Amino acid sequence: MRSASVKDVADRAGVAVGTVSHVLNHPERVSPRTKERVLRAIAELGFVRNDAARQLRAGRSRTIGLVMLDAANPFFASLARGAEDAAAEAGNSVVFASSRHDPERESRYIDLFEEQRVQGLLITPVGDLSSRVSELKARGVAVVLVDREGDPELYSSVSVDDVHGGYLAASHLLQAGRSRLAFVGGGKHVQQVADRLRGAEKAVAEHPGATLEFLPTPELDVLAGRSVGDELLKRPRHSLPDGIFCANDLLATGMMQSILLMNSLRIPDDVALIGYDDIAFARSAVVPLSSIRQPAEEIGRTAIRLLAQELEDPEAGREHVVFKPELVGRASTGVLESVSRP
Amino acid sequence: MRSASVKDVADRAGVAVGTVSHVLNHPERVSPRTKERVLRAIAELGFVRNDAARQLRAGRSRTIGLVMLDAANPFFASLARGAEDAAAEAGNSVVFASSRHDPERESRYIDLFEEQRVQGLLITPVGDLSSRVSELKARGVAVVLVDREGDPELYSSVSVDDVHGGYLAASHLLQAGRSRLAFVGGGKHVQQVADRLRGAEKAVAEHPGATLEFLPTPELDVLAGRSVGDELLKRPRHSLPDGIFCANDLLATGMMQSILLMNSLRIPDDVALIGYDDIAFARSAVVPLSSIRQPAEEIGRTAIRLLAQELEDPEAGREHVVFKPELVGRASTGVLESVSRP
DNA sequence: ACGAATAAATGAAACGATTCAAAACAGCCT
DNA sequence: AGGCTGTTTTGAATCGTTTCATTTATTCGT
Repeated sequence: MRSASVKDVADRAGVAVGTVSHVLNHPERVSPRTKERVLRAIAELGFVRNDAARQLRAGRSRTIGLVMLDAANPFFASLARGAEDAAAEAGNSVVFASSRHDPERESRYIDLFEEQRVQGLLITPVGDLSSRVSELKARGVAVVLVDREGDPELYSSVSVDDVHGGYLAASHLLQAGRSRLAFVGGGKHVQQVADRLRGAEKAVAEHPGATLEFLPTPELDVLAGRSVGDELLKRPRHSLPDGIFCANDLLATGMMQSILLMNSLRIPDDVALIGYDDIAFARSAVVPLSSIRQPAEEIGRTAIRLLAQELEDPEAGREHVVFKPELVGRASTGVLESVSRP
Repeated sequence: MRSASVKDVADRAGVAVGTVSHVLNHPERVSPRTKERVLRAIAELGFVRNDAARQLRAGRSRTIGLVMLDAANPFFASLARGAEDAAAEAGNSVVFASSRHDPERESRYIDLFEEQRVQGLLITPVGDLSSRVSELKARGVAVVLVDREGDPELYSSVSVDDVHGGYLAASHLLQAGRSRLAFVGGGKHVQQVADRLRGAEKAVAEHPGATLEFLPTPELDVLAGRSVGDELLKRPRHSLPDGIFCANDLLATGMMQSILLMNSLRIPDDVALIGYDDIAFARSAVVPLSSIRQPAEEIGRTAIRLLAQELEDPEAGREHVVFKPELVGRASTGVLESVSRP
């Protein structure tokens, strides 16, 4: 049981194959009468275009490949959604792949996408830009880097300004009248954590009298936040920070659990707390958590736009968009709920 | 700049196109000398097979379509991962799509997949089985239903036994010595909630003297859990339940927040709490939350297996796999941490 | 009613990989 | 050398769609 082809449709409708194709692709060039006949034949036979044949003829597909680090991460899920929506508006579709931080997996997907002759590739490379990516690029496939930067002459990129995010968070605490700040975060070697800390330092430097201490954590998860919190709360009251900025919302959640369980400090009265990422849980925490939101969907949309630009004019210069994250103020810093765009 | 084709490779290596193809697909049939020459030509030209042409010739693709309800939902993310792994083992790849509960979007993806001549489709239909799915099926495309059941003669399916999950949760509470149980859940019209409640009722019926009350909620999220909790805690102590089963982990999280904030009851000493879904947050809640886990990856793998079966022998009967969820005991029911498989 | 101009329909060629029957080749034995 | 077997290699045919140069049909003005 072979599925129907244009030939079958043409025979059934009593026209030539070219005519069937015209009905599908240039309906204005064919008379209403024949068009109607062809459409009926299509319906009767349940004809569905064979995309492989179209692509072969066209020389390229109507799809765009997206290789993300981890599809289970809500940030990438939103990013993918944005990319998908933007592509759909231009009649293209996005196929997703998740490298799960595994270079080999990444390489497999790149191969797959190249065989599929995707129009272009959006990718957050695992570690350094692998040679597979540069090969691809060298062969003329358009590549846009997502949430990473690379050789600015070669690759367009879309990323987020983590320094600014850190600055926003710390400034927010300072403006809420806090002056003894603490930054809770994993090792400084993680680029994003280091950037956020740097931004916070900048904000503090602008406020004479304000201080910032750095509380390192081994991991970036809830449990790590809780242990830092437990340690912190052993201190005498006067040496406690009155504003805590956690490098992500998971840490902040653990910190909040710790503080609330101890039951001696109130949030935000005694200590204000802000996280980073604005995960879904932040909003419904016991005390709704202030956070820094990355415009994930917007990043996805923009990546598609840059790709489209590059496809249109491969000779033009590369573009580099750096998004500013935004502050989401909630009860944990004494705000009802507000989003302030930069 | 057109990318190299088999013809180009053949010219370069001084052989016929058929030989190049053989090197790629039946290397044992070609002499080591020519093989070596062809491989060098491939490398020099950076030749990459054109998947569209292969598919066209082969009549079908090496991909399987997966339409899920919501890619951002961790359950589906895991399911997708399982499906992907299983497919990769057979040399196939899975392309994902998220209908986001939107029938129109679902329909668009089904069209796309059909045009791409996917080998088969795994789908969790939005609402009732749409006519697009039956059309597809009628045209001979293999379809496996995921997390849903349909006409058992037509569709193979993989689902989870929610009744059993409810039974497990309630039994666990009962075995922990609780007798005044409460079930917290959204409207009974949601199939899954209704099933879980049914399972809980069954468990309670088996324990003489035990009671179960039903506390309805408008939604299934953290805030709903918190308000039910706040209401509940207004009661006099002796009429409080000593074991609470929430229809999902979000509700349970809200309930836990409420109880801990009130600061008069201890978990699990005064009241034991169990959720459903085992989301990542359950493990790192203030008091680690017991829950019922659905074997999402396993479901994905199985769906691929059933699809492969159907592709191999389309005439054979359909298979229906119903997974048993498993209990994950944690501190909120007085367990250190254990997973018991059914 | 005739030719010109426009509109509609035609069908062969092309896209690139795979397959398969046929041809070329190599090795071996008599 | 000739015949035989088995291994390599060849290249035309094929998949289904789109395009484009042609052919055929239609409309209009005079």
